[in-house]
Amino acid sequence: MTHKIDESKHFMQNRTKPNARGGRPRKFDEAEALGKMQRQLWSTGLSGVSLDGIARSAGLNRPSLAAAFGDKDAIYAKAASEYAAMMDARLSQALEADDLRLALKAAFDTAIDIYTADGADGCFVICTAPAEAHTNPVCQTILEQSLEAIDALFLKRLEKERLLPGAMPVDLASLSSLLGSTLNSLALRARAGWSQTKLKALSDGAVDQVMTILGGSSSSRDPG
Amino acid sequence: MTHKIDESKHFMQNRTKPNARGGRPRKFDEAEALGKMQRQLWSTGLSGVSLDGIARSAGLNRPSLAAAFGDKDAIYAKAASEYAAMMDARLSQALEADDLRLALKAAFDTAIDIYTADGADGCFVICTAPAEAHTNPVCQTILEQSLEAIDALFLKRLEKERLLPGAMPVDLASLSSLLGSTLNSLALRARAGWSQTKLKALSDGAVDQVMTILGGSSSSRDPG
DNA sequence: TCTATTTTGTGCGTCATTGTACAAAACATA
DNA sequence: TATGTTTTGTACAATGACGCACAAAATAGA
Repeated sequence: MTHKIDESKHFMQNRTKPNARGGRPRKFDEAEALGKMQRQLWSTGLSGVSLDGIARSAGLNRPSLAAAFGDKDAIYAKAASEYAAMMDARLSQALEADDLRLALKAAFDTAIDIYTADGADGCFVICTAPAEAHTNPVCQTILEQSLEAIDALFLKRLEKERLLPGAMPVDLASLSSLLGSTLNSLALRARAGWSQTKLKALSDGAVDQVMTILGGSSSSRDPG
Repeated sequence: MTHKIDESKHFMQNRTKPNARGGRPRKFDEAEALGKMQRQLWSTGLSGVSLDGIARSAGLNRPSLAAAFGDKDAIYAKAASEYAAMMDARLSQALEADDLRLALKAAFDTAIDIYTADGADGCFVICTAPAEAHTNPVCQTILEQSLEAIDALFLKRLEKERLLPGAMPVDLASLSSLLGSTLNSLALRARAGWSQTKLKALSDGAVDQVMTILGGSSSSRDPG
């Protein structure tokens, strides 16, 4: 819930009124089509594919796509919004574990699974929005909000620890940013082709370091 | 020196032979033109600008640009290569300081200065290459090499500490990745519009955490 | 069956982008 | 001055991307 992007913008509105009263039925499922377009945009970026290409990837022709979803910006905004909500839900769930170390590892494992599924596209937002953030307000907005949301997600989880007995007076905001930065970087490294193994090694290392700072089990000692 | 991209590719070659024997002199300085094109690509990304736009930004017309630098991929490759070499030099120099904390802070401050100069474009590579990494081999290559190079830069510096008396047996590779990830994330956050102040707060926190792990001065305690 | 409504798919016109050809211009050398 | 060489800038052609118009198709309701 923390990073829903504003859907009140002009570019978000649907032009069609499905199931009003009568009319020819659609030959496509809206959610399924959006999913396919999301995958396409995820892989190529916003400027890397034309409306023709997006329409082909979704299995419908351009006029139908325009009528149902609007122009390219609107499609990207919908796809990005859906992605952000999905990530928020998955990460929040993973972070619910009682044991902090397990919670953090679960969150990173979840992210890595998403970043490396179906090829290795990394994070939809982190890997496609920055390039056009200065020329496209949609990209700018989704990037800002996602970066903030990730840090906030970790901070919220870390603050549960502050209530526990024996907690150290550590700068949790700084630690949250460190964890958020690690997640951001995992997205980039996945896009660059890193294996799941390497990505998990990196995130495990980061979790170990953070646990060390939080005053504890020193599994961050040099293995070799 | 660690992340020079391969210039032997076909798309890297110049088509012209300046100053061979005679011929009309150029009206532009090659390095200066490349710098202007680099700024343009940095801001808009590769697909975010046309060859016309690049030519205008460099102050020369499209045929001259094509003759001197090749197509858009070749121009991007040159700009990215030059950027990577510049970053490598600046960061290496900053990391030369004897005191580790000061060296790390200097490196991050240098990066932040670059990331926030002339607008707030973040890192040329981190912010423009990922989007097209899967559709453009040039972007794929420069992204891979830059990510590796940044980690390597930090690792090289950290390993100097291992030689000092009283050094802890910490996993330096993991710490290097943590520092590299922080730098990657700073690039993204700068692109998203974060102020120098916020960026420096984040990097200072990361440095403090790392110094804490390396066994020492605990300035990472919660200020509030 | 008839009407209203909505989607579908083809097709057209326009504009942007790219590559390249060509003549003129500006230089070095003999 | 004459020749060869290289860059410049205009121009043209081919392709791609985009928006929209339009008729046909497919439904609900009267």
